[in-house]
Amino acid sequence: MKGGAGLPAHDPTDVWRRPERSPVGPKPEHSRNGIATAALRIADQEGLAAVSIRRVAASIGAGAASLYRYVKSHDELVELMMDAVAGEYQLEADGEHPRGRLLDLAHQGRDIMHRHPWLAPLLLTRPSMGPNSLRFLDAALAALAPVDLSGPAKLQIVAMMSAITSAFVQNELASLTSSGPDENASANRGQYIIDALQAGEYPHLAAAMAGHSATGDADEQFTSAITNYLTGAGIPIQLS
Amino acid sequence: MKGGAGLPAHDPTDVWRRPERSPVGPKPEHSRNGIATAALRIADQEGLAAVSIRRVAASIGAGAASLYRYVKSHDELVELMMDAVAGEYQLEADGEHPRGRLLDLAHQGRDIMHRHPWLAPLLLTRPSMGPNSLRFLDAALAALAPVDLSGPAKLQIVAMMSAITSAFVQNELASLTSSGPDENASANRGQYIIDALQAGEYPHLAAAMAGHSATGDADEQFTSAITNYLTGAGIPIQLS
DNA sequence: TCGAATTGCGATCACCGTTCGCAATCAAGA
DNA sequence: TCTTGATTGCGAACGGTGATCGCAATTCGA
Repeated sequence: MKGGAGLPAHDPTDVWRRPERSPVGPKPEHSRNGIATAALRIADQEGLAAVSIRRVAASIGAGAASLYRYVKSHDELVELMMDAVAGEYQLEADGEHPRGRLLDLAHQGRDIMHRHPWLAPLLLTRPSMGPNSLRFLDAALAALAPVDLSGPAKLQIVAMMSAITSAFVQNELASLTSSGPDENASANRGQYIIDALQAGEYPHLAAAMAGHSATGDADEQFTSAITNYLTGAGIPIQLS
Repeated sequence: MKGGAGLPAHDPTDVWRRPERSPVGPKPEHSRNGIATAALRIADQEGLAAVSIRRVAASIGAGAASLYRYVKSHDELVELMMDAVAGEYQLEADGEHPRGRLLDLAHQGRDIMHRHPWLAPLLLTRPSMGPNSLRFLDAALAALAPVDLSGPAKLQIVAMMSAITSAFVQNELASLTSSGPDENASANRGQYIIDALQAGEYPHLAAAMAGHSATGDADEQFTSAITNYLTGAGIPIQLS
């Protein structure tokens, strides 16, 4: 009935519910995992923008259209990538109290985003719902088990913690890049602000940027940002 | 020496430092502001993806290439849009205490992001540094003036508050869309998760989602999320 | 062995951001 | 007043993108 539409007949629209290979037909020359890995390498080295269908296909020696046998769309490829890196979490639960456990997960998240600089923006933008991501979510909720809060409230807390982590890392990465070797762009970029500050507009901004940044360790800053939030959210140091 | 490269001779690479019109030559038929407004309308109605150079140009009755006389790139157009909506803040400072003032700004931000659903992802992803955005930043710092913290620490707090706001709104918008009239997509989207939950993986996730969402008002939830963070960050109710 | 389903993929479509070159326009200087 | 030179508007084009189509080749179950 249908022409060569792209995907096999078993396509329940959801990547994770779709079997990778059907019992009939020639055996695929590639795999979802291999494709995700190739895409990941490209993203790590050249940024997310370099991850195009054609580029990924070429990097595994396949034709562009062939990728659509494994992946329904470019977005789905990105989903695969996100879940792949979510697999880097170490989720073994030691006997720590909730706050320490969550803090550990947050730090792991920060490390992962440092390894894969393209991740932070994505996490802030779209939810990742693959098996590895769900495993992470479950682990975070497990850490919150002894805390007396409603289920939705706990979900909210985990979501916020992840968001804060992503936002923090994004700031880190942005400032790292702007102090890089690309003098021109970043210099010009801030020129307007400098002018405006000297012109006397934004007095409070000027004052805030004048204060020396005696904050020291970025690690410490991150820890206190997360701790701040958890404290406000009512996560105690010892389990209540 | 140069062909028709695009922009006029006065192009200090920064939109905000570049004069809109030069004293010589024919008077422009459009304006930066008009273009931003047109782009904004398109984004509000059809989403950010619909804001292409060609589309915006057509909507104001101009040729595609003409837009580059006003804007150096698509990214710059987006910058214009972001700063335009940043102008919707009401920044008059009444005599409130820091916490109340910040909370008001956060609520205004949330309202703005509701009016312009494309905004939240952008704010989380790239900083906006136009005059209106800087005015907002300055107002937030003004609210923090009576608080005894270093300048950078205050900047950090404002950045985090904005990030939390954007993340919260993003969650709101995502759940609104998924419970919309588009039954198929959202149903299929969650199907995998439902299956996995019933299969017994992710027990804590299952438990958390089973608890009824007695949280009530989203407004209230938002207030407490922000308040939580501010409390943890050491912003008192009354000025210290 | 045969049929049905699947794979790989070249060609193609409809876009996208961006650049080029040129005619038309306008303000200032001669 | 006329000329000059920078600036505007823009059709055409370039290289790239995601996605679809149709077909030959492959493979497994019946």
